[in-house]
Amino acid sequence: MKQNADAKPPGPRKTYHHGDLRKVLLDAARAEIAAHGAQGLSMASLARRAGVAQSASYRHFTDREDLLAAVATDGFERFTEVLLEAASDGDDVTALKRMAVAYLVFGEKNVELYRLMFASGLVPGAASDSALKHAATASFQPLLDRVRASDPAASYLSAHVKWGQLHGLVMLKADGFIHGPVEALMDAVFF
Amino acid sequence: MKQNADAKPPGPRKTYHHGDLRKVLLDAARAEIAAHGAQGLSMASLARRAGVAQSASYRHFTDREDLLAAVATDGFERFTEVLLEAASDGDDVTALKRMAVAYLVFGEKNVELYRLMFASGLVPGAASDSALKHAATASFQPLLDRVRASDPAASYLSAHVKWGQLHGLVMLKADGFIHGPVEALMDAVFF
DNA sequence: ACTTAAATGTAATATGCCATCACATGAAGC
DNA sequence: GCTTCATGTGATGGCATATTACATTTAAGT
Repeated sequence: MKQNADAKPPGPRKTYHHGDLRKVLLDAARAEIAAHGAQGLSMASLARRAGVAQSASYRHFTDREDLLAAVATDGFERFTEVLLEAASDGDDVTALKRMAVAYLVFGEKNVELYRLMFASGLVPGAASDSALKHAATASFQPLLDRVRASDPAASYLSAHVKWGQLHGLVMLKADGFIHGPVEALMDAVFF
Repeated sequence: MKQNADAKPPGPRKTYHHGDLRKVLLDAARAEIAAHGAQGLSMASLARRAGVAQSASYRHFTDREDLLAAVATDGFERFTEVLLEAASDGDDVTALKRMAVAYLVFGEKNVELYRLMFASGLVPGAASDSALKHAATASFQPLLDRVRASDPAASYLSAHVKWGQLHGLVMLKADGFIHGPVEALMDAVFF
C-alpha cells in the first residue's frame, strides 16, 4: 500500500487543455482544506492531484494566497446563505436564536474553512474592493439585521458583541479549548 | 541600501560557542512574531539573525513547532500573570470586569502572540503532559475562579461562555473584522 | 478558410526553507 | 591532562513557491 498523500495518478490527459482546471483546483483545495487545513495546502500537491504541471495553477491564480482567497470567498457566500436560511421564518427572537445555532453548526462542520475565512489574516490583507472583502462584509449583514429586528434599540456595536460571542465559541472549540456539542453551549448563551 | 529582512550581519563571533543561543533564538522569535506573526517566521532567518548556522537551532529545539511551542508557553504564563494581577484587589464583581479589560488589552497589545497561543492549533496538537498544555490550561483558571467568586451558582460552562466572548472579540479585532478601542467593546459586554 | 492573438499548459530553473547527517570545537568533570 | 558531553558547522536531500521562455489549442477578425 504505497500511496502518497496526493494519491490519484490521473493518467495523462488526452487533450492538451484540461477542460476546467480552475474549478478542479478549487474543488481539490476545498477538499484538502476540509481534511487537513489551509496551512498544509500546497500548490504543488494540488497540481499533481489535478494531473497538470505545477506552473499551470498560476494561470488561474496569481498566488497561493489568491487561491486561498477564492476558497474563502466562496466560504463566506455559503456561510451567508446558511445564516439567511436559518432565520428565514419564525418571529424575530427565535429567528435570532436559530441563526446563532446555525452559526455554531457551520463553524463546527467546517472548522478549517471557518478558520481560513476568519482567522487566517486573509481578509485584512485583501484589497478593499476585492470579492473576498465584499463577501466577508456581506456575511455580517444577516446577523446585524436580525439583532436590530429583535431589538430596535440595539446598537451596531451590540451586534458585534454577539458576533464576538459566537465567533469565540467556534474558535475555542476549533482549537480544542472547549469540548462537547454546540447545544450545550447554546444553553448558556443568553440571546 | 541593500538590506534583507534579516538585517544584522553580526560579524563572526570570537568564541566558537555562542553563549546562550537558546535564549537569543527565543527572543528573536518573540520579536519576529510580534512584528510579522508566527506564520512567516523561519528557522533559517532566526539563525542568520543570531549569526549561527541554520543547524545550530536544532540543538535547542527539535522542530520549528517546538520553538513556537516554547514561545507560546511563555506567552500563556505571562498572560496568566496579567489576568491575576488585574483581579488582585477590589470586590469580586469589579475584579471580574478588570480582568475582562486586561484580557482584551493583552490581546490587543500582543495580537500575533495571542494568535499563536490560541489559534494556531499548537495546543491541541501538543502532548497532553507538555509544558504548553499545562500553561494553556492554567491560563483559564483565573477567569474561572473569578466567575465563580462573583456568582457561586455560575457553572463551569458559563465561564467558558464568558471566555468565548472575550476570545471572540480579541480575534475579530485581530483579524480586522471590528475596529476601534477595546473600551468601546467593554461598554457592551454585559459582565 | 486563413491568419493572428489570446488562453492555457509545459519544462526548466532560481530561490528559500526544514530537517538531518557526519564532523569540528570547546567546556566541564574526573 | 584526558575523556566526555554539549554545542556549533557544512553539506545535503527533499519539497515548496514562483517565474520564465516556449508549446499547443482555441477563438476572433477579416
